Amino acid sequence: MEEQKFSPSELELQILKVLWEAKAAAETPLAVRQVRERLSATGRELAHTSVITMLNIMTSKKMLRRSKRKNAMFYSPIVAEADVQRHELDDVLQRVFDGSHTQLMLTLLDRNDVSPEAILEMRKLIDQAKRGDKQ
Amino acid sequence: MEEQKFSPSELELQILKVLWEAKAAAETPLAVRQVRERLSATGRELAHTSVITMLNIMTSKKMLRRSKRKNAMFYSPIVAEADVQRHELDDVLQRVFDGSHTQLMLTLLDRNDVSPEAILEMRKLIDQAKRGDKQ
DNA sequence: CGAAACCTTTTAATCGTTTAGAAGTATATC
DNA sequence: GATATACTTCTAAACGATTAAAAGGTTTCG
Repeated sequence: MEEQKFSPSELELQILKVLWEAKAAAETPLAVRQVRERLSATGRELAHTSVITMLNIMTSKKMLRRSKRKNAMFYSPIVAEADVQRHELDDVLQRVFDGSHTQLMLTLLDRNDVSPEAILEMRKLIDQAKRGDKQ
Repeated sequence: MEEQKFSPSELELQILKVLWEAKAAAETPLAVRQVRERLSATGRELAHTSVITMLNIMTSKKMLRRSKRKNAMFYSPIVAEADVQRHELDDVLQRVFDGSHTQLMLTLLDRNDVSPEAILEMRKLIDQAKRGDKQ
């Protein structure tokens, strides 16, 4: 049990989000206590030991890096948010849409909550893609 | 345990795909034997009883309709493929992309396997969405 | 120092998904 | 009618994800 870094379970994803945000704010690594508090802030109430268990499991799966500061353990993410997003989207694309980008796209647009601004933004993205821009 | 028709597990989705295809070819309902053969054709080898178990579970979850023909049971899908696609995409959109349509879109385009044809097709879809067309 | 606070590892229970054997019932066949 | 065939229900094992209690080690501080 040592690979596939990009398929976090639901709780694992929530924990990764906490750590990604912390990292963006240059606060990583985080202590268990901090992770627990931030999960709690998103509505996920867990016992301290449950958080530890998850963090250690994620560490053994190579999603996180674990380090010792004083007597406590600290954790920071190894996998990048963009990689997980790419992997998850790809998963849905294959599993649910049989690899059809346009069918996925169509389903995305066929919603009543896509704002006109978002649509304009998407169009811009499309045009860039057409030109072959890759930042 | 009686609701949420739109979150099939992995195996449930594979079975739904078999039944959706059969339905498109006006072959539904299917017998267990047929479902089993078609799953096998996609690489999923299961014992006959395993298929029965899954089909019955899916029936109790209201994903399928079960009927009796002679002495055997036949199954057909209740949930529509488009509904599952919508639900699954929505799930990823919220869980992974925090509801950002454009971020999802960007990730979709930022792949090396999106053909120019698909991009043109997407652009067409966007333009239609902008005009507010809903078929 | 000894108690309180804080942190960890170990162990395990629970739950959903997947898998299938055992046993039972009906149908077909010799 | 007995046997093979086909199909079902019942029961449960195995596995991953989640949850947390129990037990034990450090640090802090009055």
